[in-house]
Amino acid sequence: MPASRPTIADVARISKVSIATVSRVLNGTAPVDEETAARVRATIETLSYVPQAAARILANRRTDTIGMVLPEIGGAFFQHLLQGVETGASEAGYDLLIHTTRNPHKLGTSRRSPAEHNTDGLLVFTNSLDTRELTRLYKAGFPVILLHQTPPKDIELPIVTVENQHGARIIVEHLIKVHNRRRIAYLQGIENHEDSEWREKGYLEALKANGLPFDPQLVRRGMFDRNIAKLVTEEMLADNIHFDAVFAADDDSAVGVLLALRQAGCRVPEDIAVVGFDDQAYASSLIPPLTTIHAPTEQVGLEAVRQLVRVIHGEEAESLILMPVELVIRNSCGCQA
Amino acid sequence: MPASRPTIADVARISKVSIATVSRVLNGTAPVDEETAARVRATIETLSYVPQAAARILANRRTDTIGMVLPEIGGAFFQHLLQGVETGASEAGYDLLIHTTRNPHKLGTSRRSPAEHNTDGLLVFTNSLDTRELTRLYKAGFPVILLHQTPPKDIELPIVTVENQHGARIIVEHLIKVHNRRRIAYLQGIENHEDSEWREKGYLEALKANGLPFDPQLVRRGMFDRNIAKLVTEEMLADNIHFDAVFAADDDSAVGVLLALRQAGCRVPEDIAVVGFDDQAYASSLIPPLTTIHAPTEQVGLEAVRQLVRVIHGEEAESLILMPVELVIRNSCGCQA
DNA sequence: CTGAAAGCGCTTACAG
DNA sequence: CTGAAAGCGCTTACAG
Repeated sequence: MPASRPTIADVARISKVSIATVSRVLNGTAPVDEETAARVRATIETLSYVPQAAARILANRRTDTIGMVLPEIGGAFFQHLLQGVETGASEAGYDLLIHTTRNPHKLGTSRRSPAEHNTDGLLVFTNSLDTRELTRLYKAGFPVILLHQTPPKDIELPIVTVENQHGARIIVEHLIKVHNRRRIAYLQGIENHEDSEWREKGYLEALKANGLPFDPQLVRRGMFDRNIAKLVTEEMLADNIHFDAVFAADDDSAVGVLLALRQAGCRVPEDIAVVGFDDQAYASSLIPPLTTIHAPTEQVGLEAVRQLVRVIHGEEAESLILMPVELVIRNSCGCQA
Repeated sequence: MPASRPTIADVARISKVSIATVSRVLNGTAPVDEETAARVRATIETLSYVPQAAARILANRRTDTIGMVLPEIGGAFFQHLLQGVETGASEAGYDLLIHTTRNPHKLGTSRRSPAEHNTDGLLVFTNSLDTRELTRLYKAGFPVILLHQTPPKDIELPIVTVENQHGARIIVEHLIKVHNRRRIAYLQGIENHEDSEWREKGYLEALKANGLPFDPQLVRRGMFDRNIAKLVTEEMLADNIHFDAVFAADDDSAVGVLLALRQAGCRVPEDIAVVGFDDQAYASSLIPPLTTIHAPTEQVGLEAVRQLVRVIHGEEAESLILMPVELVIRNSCGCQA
């Protein structure tokens, strides 16, 4: 802030009123004589006066901003999530402060906690805050909503996520029941990532429910990454492992699978069916168009903000919100368009 | 903030020192007896005390946060931009406050300007702030860097963007010189979007430099959108307009072109070559892999923050930074991989 | 309808 | 090395 920025005192002096009056016309918190109000407004305009947020916050004891803590910003996933969060925050009249934890502030430079820093509440995405910090926030009674992460033991923080397990189960069952696939590989996501783990549970559940044996050789780590998924698929092919379908933990890794299979001359879906999870924008443009599970990521962000706002207002929040997913059938599973 | 949040006074009282001393151990701004310092640290730990940012800001007259003003958050483009901005902000020890202007705060709820709200400086993306607001900031001497937008007349704000015109020119020239294309269509982006306009200039420049006539029938509006681009391409086909190449204003619209051409049974690149701009992550996975211009969007974000930090520190910033682009040759232009 | 004053929670000369 | 006090720029009872 340049030193010269005008303050409420400047406005008051020039308008020949007290700062209390200026504050009142600014906020409409009390009736002000229309004539003086007009005078005050005029000098606000002249000075281009903008109230300083920090002072307001200090006096009000509210920041009117919501914090979002993420491990990183990259990836289409976060784009959708942020979109929803932004919409929700705007709706409720909050600003959005974004904190990345994988990108730690230069040591010594930041004396700030990633947490209460100037926010009224926090949206915490999986893998961005450690249990210690979460515990501290919980004990302090600070409003927090968890995204795609179940709370650590004894910490009762509300969570919003998607139906990972259910989605995985129905898409794998589609492969089994409709397309009669029996050797279905699962490409896991990042290690310790809850989404990946729930999806794996759904996969196992589908196998079991349909009397298919579980073959550990068919489970590999695709890391939610197109290139790694491609490599891993090439490996499976090279190892001569027999499989007739692949359930990739997300669409990005499904793309890698598609690429590897095409390069190896396998036909999709005739030889090997491929399905993903997320329903990214490009899923319908792939060759063949990708059958996948639509995850309402933007809605997750939106709903999370709404829950957070409830908590901030001292209302009760849902302890668990599972956003519904949907099977999106295209061609990579073997169905006709 | 819950009412019970501990303050520096609590820490001081319990540690039996003055608040000045607490502040000193917090910030290391003055030597403190090791024993008392340890005592203070212990009670900070016990209370889970976190200094309140607003008070600090007010006393320091610095917010240590950078604001980013965007029209919206959606799209892969913003994802990369934000990624760079986040990295840059972290590097420099700043927090990131994000403001979307297309999503206006509920009327009456927000009394805040999208501008100086608690930031030390602003990154303003094209089409997010009107000239009036920009002028006000400029006159107030508030640190602002423009992204992908030339400043309004008489407003000398630094700008960072990419070599739009140059990139467009070289990719169109590649089509002309290497692949001997003569009827090259241009799919514009959004109306009044500077990127689209500069790219159009580069396109025209390439035609002219190579003695190709300009045919207005070959210029259509693809809106940076896959679906709209698809429709527009179908229209051109239906209108029986002859063209042997398409330069789409971005990769998203190039995907739409690819889709429309495939559906119509045109071979790419044999019958019609297609190229894009941006080099999104998926560009290499398209069929055929897309020849495009690599735009260093993440670097734009990073560089913009660096410039902004210079301005905040009272140093001189570059008035114009054009980040270099690169022609990425894949197969959709007609080259062999 | 309006003003004087206390208070929000920090930092930082100024003394000692 | 440490503390009392002023000040950062607002809001809001409290009086009038």
